[in-house]
Amino acid sequence: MSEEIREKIIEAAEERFTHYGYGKTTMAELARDCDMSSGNLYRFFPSKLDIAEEICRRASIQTADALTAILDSPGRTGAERLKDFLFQDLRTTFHALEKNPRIVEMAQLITAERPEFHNEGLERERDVLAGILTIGRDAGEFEVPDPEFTAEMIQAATLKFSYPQLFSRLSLDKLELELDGVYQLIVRGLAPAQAA
Amino acid sequence: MSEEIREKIIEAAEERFTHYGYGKTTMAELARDCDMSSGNLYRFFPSKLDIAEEICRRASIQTADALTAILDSPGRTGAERLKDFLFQDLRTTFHALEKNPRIVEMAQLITAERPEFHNEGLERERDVLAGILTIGRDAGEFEVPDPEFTAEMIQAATLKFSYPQLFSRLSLDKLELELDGVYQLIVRGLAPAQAA
DNA sequence: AGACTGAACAATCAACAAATCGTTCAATAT
DNA sequence: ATATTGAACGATTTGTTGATTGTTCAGTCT
Repeated sequence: MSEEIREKIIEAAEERFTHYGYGKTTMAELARDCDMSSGNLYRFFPSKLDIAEEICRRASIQTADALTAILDSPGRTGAERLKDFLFQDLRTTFHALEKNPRIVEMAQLITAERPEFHNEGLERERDVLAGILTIGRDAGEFEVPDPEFTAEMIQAATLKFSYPQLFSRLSLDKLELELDGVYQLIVRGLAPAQAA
Repeated sequence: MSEEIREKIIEAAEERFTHYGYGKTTMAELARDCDMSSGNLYRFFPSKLDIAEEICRRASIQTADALTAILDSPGRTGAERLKDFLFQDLRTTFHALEKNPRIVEMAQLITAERPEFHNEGLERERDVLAGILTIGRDAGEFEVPDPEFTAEMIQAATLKFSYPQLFSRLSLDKLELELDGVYQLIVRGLAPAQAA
């Protein structure tokens, strides 16, 4: 089936991209891995970059899925969930980029050539974030008229921690210290204003 | 006097760097502009990059000085000053980078080669920011135990707007809209907690 | 002595050639 | 018909050479 072949291509590409890097792997190699000709690859993906984009998309979806668990965890306040979200996101991407520098190469390439892709990933996470805000609002903990908008602002304010190694050269420890400060600033701003 | 010659070199370099770019100007050209030999330049600056760094440092100081005026403007609340600070900073750097793309080249080079330089500039602005927070605290408007620390957190939260064209591809309008949202998030968090 | 030069050196850049690679598509196989 | 191939093509990369440039320093000038 066509879908299985796509899967096989993705697997081969993921192996080579993370091991040797995007630039060093050729379409001919991927084709050989999948026992086909290089030209045939183009029946499954429009270009080499689209293969990389699909790999990154899956990683992004996986990250967002893992974050979704925060919505369902029982007995946590909105503030705690927000903190979980921010720190889990930071740690996940930090370790991913630290473990394999090849991913940085791919991330930079795709955000340069496919500006929409980055927004797509942000939107996925923003939905979870808006869900957390809504939970907090329903519990009377947050005063958030427009969760989607506020989620977007929180993302803007935490840009520095979304691609840690791209926007700064700080260690994870220092980043966590800063993120905690920013988190506290934000969470205080979400609290309801006192009654007049 | 030695200081005047340094000045002359800076002027010549500023002219050529902004007009033709850092990469396209040679030390020999700068020397000719100053009626000296290329070797003699090294009695005044350790390297070509240090000349660029000094030019950028002066621009940074000028920006910070302009921001300092916000501290002295009478009849403004702390929140208004904070907003002035953030928006003035965004607009100044946005227009500077937009007017002359050569500056982007220099900024990228220096932040890559001289990581400490960026911190130096942040620190200059942070002092003004901490001053604003202190004003707000003294007026009972903000609850800020440690203005220097909170200033650092605000800088982390507004990184996206400090080098607009480097961290995103958004128009000034869209950036201002986002900055306003982030500002409101922050300023609500600075308000004193209600009495128990 | 200190200020300054300009030839010398190493590092970087520019330009060109060759090779490689992504992509297409007419031809072939199923 | 549909799936697949692999040669062909243009674009990109690599490799190489020569020129240019940043930097140093022995020597000159004041």
